[in-house]
Amino acid sequence: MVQDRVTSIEVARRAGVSQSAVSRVFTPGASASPKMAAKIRKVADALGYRPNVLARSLITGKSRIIGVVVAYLENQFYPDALEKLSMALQARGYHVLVFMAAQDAGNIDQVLDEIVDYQVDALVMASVAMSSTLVERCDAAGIPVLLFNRRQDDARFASVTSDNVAGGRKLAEFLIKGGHRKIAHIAGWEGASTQRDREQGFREGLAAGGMKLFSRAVGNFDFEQSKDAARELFNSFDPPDAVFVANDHMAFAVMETLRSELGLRIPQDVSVVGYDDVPIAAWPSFDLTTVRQPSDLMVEKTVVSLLDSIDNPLSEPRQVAIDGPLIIRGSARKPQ
Amino acid sequence: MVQDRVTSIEVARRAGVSQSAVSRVFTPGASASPKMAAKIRKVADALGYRPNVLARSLITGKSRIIGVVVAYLENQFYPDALEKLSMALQARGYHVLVFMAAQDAGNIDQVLDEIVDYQVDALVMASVAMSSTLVERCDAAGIPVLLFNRRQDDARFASVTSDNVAGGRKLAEFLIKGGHRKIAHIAGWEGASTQRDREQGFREGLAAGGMKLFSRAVGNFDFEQSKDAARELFNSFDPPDAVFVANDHMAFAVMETLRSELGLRIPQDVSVVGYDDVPIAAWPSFDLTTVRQPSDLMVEKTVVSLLDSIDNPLSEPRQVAIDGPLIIRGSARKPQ
DNA sequence: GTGAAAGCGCTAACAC
DNA sequence: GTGTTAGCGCTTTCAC
Repeated sequence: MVQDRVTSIEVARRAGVSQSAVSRVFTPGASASPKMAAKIRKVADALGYRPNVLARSLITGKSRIIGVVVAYLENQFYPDALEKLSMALQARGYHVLVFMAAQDAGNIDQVLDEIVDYQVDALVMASVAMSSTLVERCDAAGIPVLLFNRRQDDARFASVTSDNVAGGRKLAEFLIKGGHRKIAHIAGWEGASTQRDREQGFREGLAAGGMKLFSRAVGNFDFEQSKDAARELFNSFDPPDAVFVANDHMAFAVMETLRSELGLRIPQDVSVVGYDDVPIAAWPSFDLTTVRQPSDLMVEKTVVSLLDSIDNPLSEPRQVAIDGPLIIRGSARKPQ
Repeated sequence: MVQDRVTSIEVARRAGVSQSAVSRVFTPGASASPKMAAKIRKVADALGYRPNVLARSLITGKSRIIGVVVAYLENQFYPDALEKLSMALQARGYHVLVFMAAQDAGNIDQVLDEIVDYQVDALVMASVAMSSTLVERCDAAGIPVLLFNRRQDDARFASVTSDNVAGGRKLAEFLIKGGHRKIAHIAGWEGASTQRDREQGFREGLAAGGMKLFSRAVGNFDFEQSKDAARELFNSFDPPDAVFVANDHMAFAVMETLRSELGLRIPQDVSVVGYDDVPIAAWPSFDLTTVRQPSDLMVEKTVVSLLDSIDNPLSEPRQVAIDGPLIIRGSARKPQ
């Protein structure tokens, strides 16, 4: 049966009190006497009354909705982060409105329109880069923006990432100590700060050990393209003896291709390392040496930063980079 | 800089027209003269005006928000479905508000409160069972509910699933034809219709071939528990020669355990089949024979059913079950 | 086709 | 502490 939602006026009428009394009972921080509260709650429960968040938002100017723009849900890192973020916000009375951005990001402007329409209190951009147009618009609309797993040089943006430069360096050091001489890299999408930082750190690490990149291909964070990249690099008279793949998701594609198509053994013939430490990396079939992105911590920092920028609109955006440990497993030859 | 959002009143003032004129220009289906529309649009764009969806919702009673309750994001089937559902709804002017249900489902009642608060136009329950209390409450609140990948005997619920009974039967027939004599099952959570239907179909298929289940354990749709289930079943003097695992996600856990812990070869020593056909099932390391849940079709049916129940509140809820094909790969011995 | 006015359900001053 | 009142920004009659 379809029936109109019960309003505070109806509750007030039945309880013999004013409408504002009802409002106060359901407004956190407002005060009503215990007996008044009890009486109203009783009637409200009987009627199944719940305050209309939308009407409340109209007045307070706060929707308690956080917009989250995501794209690469295929990469397990993101659903995992989304789940954690959603639960953490839920615990604080916020909810997540999902905006899927097509991977090509062509529709991002339209998506932003929709976001503004919904009066979200803040915006999390996960796996998406920000154009300067978007900057202006969010700024103009007064919506705090936080980049998750991406970073922008523009100081107007808060961001939470792992320390990708340090992570890249750790991987290079580890591969060098493992005695590798021909170290390659399969890159993600080069427009992403995540990619640039990891590669920069990796190259720095190689340089510190007196080495440089042996070869390089691009996989664009995409599974199929990463397979192609693997073919390109390893169908060669002089293939690499180690490869750093820009994230675990791509690394799985590379490992599958190396083993099943090219007949290479990991790590006997070639070492593979990734980045993220998604759950699959620990599966025995992959046993992937990688750098962990501490998603629990990243989400926690995200939530704190988000709520701070909502409560305190003048606070400075902070760029947080969290150190992630090297997780040594069996996919890369270890130092003796 | 933080500034107030531009309102229709401000646009009207600057354009020298009434506020209702502005409203009409931005309300789909309302009529305004082309020149009036042009003038207003120009001013609105210059000011960055966008109508406030929340205020609109207050009047129309429609929020254009669909609540989605989801739990097992670890199983790739769900993020994939969520992505598709979100995109399909976005294309129709709706958006997804995510409610994470803790896996134990103890907090589902509180979650429902929050859902009602947000005046969602409809509710999709993915991977979550409905108690009869919840039934009443959604019904009373006039919120259409659709179960995704779950089914309830209660006719008040629309649902979209694959034909799990037929799928289970196909797997049984395939294993029998493959010459297996000792066929086991590792079950998911037994409270789920998905589990019950798959197992029922599977048992029917066995019976039709004159066989019955050789052994059985429970993995509750959980990765770790599924490993335990595999150990339980295969650490035996007389282990099964084939096992149907209730979904792909669990099947990967089982395959990993069988190969790396118990030293069994797949399919030479034991055949493994799953259910869902998530992308990982096609990876060479698993090459899993499974039944495909056609998520594109399931999402499409979901969207159609959802929008129908919103536009037409008196329409009868429908229970849709979509046939899914058997995807034959290499993880199970094939018929000669 | 356009403007004036009412009101969606609620919160937040403001008096008492 | 409680009731009264004035809006939040918008859509939708209703006259013209």
